[in-house]
Amino acid sequence: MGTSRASARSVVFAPLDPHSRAETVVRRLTDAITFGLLTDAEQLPSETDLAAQFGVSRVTVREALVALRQQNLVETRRGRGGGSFVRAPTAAADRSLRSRLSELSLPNLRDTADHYAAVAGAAARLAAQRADADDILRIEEVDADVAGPLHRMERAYHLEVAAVAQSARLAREEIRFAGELGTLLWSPILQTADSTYDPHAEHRAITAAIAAGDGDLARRLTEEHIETAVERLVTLHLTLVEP
Amino acid sequence: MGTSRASARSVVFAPLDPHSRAETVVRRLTDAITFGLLTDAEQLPSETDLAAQFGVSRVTVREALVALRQQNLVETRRGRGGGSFVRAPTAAADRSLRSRLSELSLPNLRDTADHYAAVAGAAARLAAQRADADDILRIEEVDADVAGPLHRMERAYHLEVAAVAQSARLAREEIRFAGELGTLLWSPILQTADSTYDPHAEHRAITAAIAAGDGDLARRLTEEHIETAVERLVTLHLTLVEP
DNA sequence: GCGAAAACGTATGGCGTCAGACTTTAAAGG
DNA sequence: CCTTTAAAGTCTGACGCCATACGTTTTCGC
Repeated sequence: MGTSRASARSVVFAPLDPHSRAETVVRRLTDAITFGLLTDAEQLPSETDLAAQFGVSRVTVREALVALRQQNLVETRRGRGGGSFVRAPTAAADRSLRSRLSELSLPNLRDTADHYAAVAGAAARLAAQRADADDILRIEEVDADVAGPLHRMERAYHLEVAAVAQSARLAREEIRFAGELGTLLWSPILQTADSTYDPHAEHRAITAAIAAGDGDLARRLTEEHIETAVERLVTLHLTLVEP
Repeated sequence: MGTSRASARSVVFAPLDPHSRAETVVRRLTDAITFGLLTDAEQLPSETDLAAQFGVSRVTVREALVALRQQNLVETRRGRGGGSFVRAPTAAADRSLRSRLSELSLPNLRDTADHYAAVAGAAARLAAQRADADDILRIEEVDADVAGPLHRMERAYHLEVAAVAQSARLAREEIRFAGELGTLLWSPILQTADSTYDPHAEHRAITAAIAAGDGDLARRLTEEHIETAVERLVTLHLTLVEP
């Protein structure tokens, strides 16, 4: 029993998140830009709006924008009609993703992924129990969206499922994971590595299970879906750390 | 697609964690004490050690300890051999259980329970995949422990499973739930209502599934275990609100 | 043109958090 | 009994983050 007490203790006294709020905002925006969610030349919300949405002060938002300007990810113009505009050099984005990935420890990556799979799987299971016809249509619509890049659809799909599950807590968790890991997990730099990657087929299977009310199947498929994505990430991580 | 874009954006620009570092430390320690992980009269690490382990300054730890003293959760002595000692007010806590329960809304209770079942179930499944013989022995030991009150054993059992799953994040979630709901969920006031309540039998079944490496079964049993506990809570809630 | 409006830019005072040095208390050990 | 020692308690200067102003730049609408 001594060991279990020790490990339980190490959980209680584990270090707090060491990132400052400004750093977190930088990461969120960098994620959104490199993810392609904010596209080239697009205008960000005003500093005041960003501050309100992030729940931080304008000073902190400005500090984050300074960092983004230094990394050439945004350009800022003054005056009426001014603001910060995305300048997405895809090469730099790719570089930033790779550096973030190599900074993550492998155990940490797997732990986060386990947690993510637990939440996404539970959301899929609940969605199967609670979805009505309209919900199914909305989910299919998101998956069928071919307007944007593939990885954007990936994240939107999982968010939609979480919304259908009607669990405020699980939805909140999904949102947290999307910020923490989603950018890496569904990143385009992974998709070249494996030609068998077919998210639409996997999503259709999950959606079908949800529509059929088969919660256990929907969960299993979702977990496998995430697991294979994690394996791709781990492979890339290994090639980065030990080339 | 408008909807999916909107929800994706809301993820990027979602509010940051609003808690101060001191508040987070207070929550961690409160959870650990109400969980029973830090038992009555037990000594916490020194302020310096706590600061190092949490990765915060001593000032912040001290601020957290002030809050804990005000809530009568710890008592602090000065000088050599001094420090902060747990003061678990078990009697007072039990008296307030019913009022806490009737203040909880039913949807909120079910939502929290869904989340809890997702986490505990995932932990059981991972434990089945990762446990070795020693781990099984440790889990059995916890369940066999008849020294303390039943609800402490319950919480210790599920935490032990999470520890065996080797997931720091899931274990931390378990502790959070135990603080939030565990006191109610495994409370002795529920056990008189239903004579068929036999946690040891249910635990033995879960442990056997983990030992057999049957993750899906371990998860299903864990989910049912929690679900039945929740049903007892809901029943009691109804009798309290509409007697 | 020219004022109003909308954005970024700048400044101030206050609070939370930090590292570090120092003081006080009280037990342990010679 | 008295020194040592380990702990809580106190103080200081610096930095991050906050709200709230006020200033500056640019464009829009009249």
